[in-house]
Amino acid sequence: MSTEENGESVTARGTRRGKSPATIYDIAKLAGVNPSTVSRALSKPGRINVKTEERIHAAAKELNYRLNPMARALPTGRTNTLGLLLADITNPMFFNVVRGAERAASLGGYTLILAESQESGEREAEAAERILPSVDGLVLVTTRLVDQEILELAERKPLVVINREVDGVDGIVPDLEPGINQALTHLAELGHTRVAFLSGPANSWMSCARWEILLANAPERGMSIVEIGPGSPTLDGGRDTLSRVVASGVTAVLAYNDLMAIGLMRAAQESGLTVPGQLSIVGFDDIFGSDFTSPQLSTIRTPLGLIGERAIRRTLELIDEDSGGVPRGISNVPLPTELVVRGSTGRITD
Amino acid sequence: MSTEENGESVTARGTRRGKSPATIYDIAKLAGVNPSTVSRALSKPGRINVKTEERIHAAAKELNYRLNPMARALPTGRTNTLGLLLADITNPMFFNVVRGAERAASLGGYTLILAESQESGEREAEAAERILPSVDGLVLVTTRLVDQEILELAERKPLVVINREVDGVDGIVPDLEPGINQALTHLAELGHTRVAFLSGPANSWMSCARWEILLANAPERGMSIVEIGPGSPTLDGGRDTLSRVVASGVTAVLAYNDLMAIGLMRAAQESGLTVPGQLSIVGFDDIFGSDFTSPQLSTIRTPLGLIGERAIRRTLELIDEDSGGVPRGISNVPLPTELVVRGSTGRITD
DNA sequence: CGCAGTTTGGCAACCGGTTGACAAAATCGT
DNA sequence: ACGATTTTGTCAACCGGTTGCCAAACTGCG
Repeated sequence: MSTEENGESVTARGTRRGKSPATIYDIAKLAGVNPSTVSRALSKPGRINVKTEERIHAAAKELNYRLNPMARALPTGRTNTLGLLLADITNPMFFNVVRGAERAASLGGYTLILAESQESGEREAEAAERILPSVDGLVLVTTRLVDQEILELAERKPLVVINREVDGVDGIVPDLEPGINQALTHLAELGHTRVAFLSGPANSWMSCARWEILLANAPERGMSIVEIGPGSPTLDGGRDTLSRVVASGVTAVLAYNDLMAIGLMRAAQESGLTVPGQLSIVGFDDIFGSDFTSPQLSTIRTPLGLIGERAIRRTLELIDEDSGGVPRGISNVPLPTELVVRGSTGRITD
Repeated sequence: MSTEENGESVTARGTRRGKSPATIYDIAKLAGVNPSTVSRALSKPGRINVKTEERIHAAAKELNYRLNPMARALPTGRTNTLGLLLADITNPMFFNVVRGAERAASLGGYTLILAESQESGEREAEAAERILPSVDGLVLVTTRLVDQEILELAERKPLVVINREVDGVDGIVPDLEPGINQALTHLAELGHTRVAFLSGPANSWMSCARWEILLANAPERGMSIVEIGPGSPTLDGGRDTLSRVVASGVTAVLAYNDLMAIGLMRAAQESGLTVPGQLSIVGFDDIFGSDFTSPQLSTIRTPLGLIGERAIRRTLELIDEDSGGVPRGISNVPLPTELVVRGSTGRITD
């Protein structure tokens, strides 16, 4: 009619791909209304006459219309995207966190952006900086950032941290007590009186937290407890503690995580020690593969999937509050850890 | 000067967050130039007078300017984001793929969006539809979609599939021959003449491919081979094949993947069979945890990290070509599989 | 039938960049 | 010194939605 029919315009993008996707303007033309009416029909149900709304929906379907998220994000400032920042994608601890997060996000109509810091605080800050502009909120999983950096991020966008507690920032942390107490009781019942804790990285908030609870609860069961570490939270990290474990004279070990537990178990078996005959081992987290070993690993399960889910839900709440929603109290269903008894714990038989 | 100083405008978003981020307009005002000049200075190095460019960069730094990706995406149509669509995040096979992909993407200045289809073709199509508008390209990892759907997606955006071959679509697939031949030779040298293949899901392209290569190469080594399956690619799927494996009279088994191999190994051991004394088992992929078992699993390693990396790089190439770049030949470094001999294979000792 | 009150839909500005066209300024050749 | 050429920066339109404001149309009611 006016300038051009826009049939097969050779303009700009879509160089060799099929026609560029339909816009609300196309719909408007087809339905004979104003673009703004289309926008309202599509995003404000009820604002528009039912009859017109139907017509618009029909046109939209006919043109196979998809809303352009960028175009919406620009004026509204909301991207419907959440960022998940992990220390190390290949650490199995994260698998379930990611899955839980993905579920919660997609349930809420949000998309997940993933970034990895490769265990480096610097790279993490960089990654956060990079994705921050395109997300509505951010979840940090076992972050390597210092409190100050975390606070600064939290000031810019809704932010939730997993496995860490920072004053003034929402943190999702499992309830460590139940699992640890069950483990302690379990070991006590098996007759162990001297146990060790294999601690993780020196700067790990989680490792400290676990150690402190052990420290607070072991004595009342008549058990002595020693810390061995800090160590790298890996198979080798666990393996390397063997000599110190043997030297310490303990009969049972709780490890910072399953990887260390498995590493220690392997080293022990290779050196002729039987598990659990001569040494009982308890892991932490119940990661994928912790039941592959012989004996299968007894471990304190962390509800990682739930944690991921909760973190996202909390982030969504924060976003909501930010845009004027009621600051409804955080859903405080507990996230208890729990002992999973398998084969790596038992009485001393030797 | 003119209308308002825009100092602390209470407008719109940023309800309780600090000042909204600086824009090129702020920079322009500060540097005393036109916004478009700022845009050029920032994205077209050299187009602008060095002196001015410096001034602009200084202003940008002072205001702590971050480019708004949405705003850029709108006119250019490029989001600098890539989508990765997985069947199941918790399948350890994907860990390394994701990591490789993340690396390649962030190296190329791209961000990764993650989506999961939960092993359902329908959910996968839905997820693809959802993220397609916000990505420049898409990578499908062991997709559950049918060829037709894949082609349709490929027509809309640059697309690469992993572990599948579809006519007219770029696929990244490891070179299965080397690993399989090494495994066959290894088993032959150990004296095995009757082997079985535990196949995966009936509709798995990868399972078929593996089976066909086995079929083509076993006879010439004087080995007979039978297929047992199809089965679910899980621990239980492997476990369930035990009776058929025993009944078949084979002395060695190659499984579709490590999970099935481990499941079978466990079932065998529980029923009193020794591995590898009475039954040799070879897995596929070398996933995380495949060395946790006793004996550790011999397996054909797939270079998953490389595959993820390659898939992203290829996607980036496609994007490049689409926007007029030279269709430079796909980098064809092979992705060979390789046998990793551990403890689950040996001579029949019984 | 007339008037207040409510729907309904259009207009236009805006989000924050990008880019083609063009004019002013600087550079060059002779 | 002057016209031709190149460099540099401005103008304005555009990407595809959203939304405040307003007027037209419709409703209800006395």
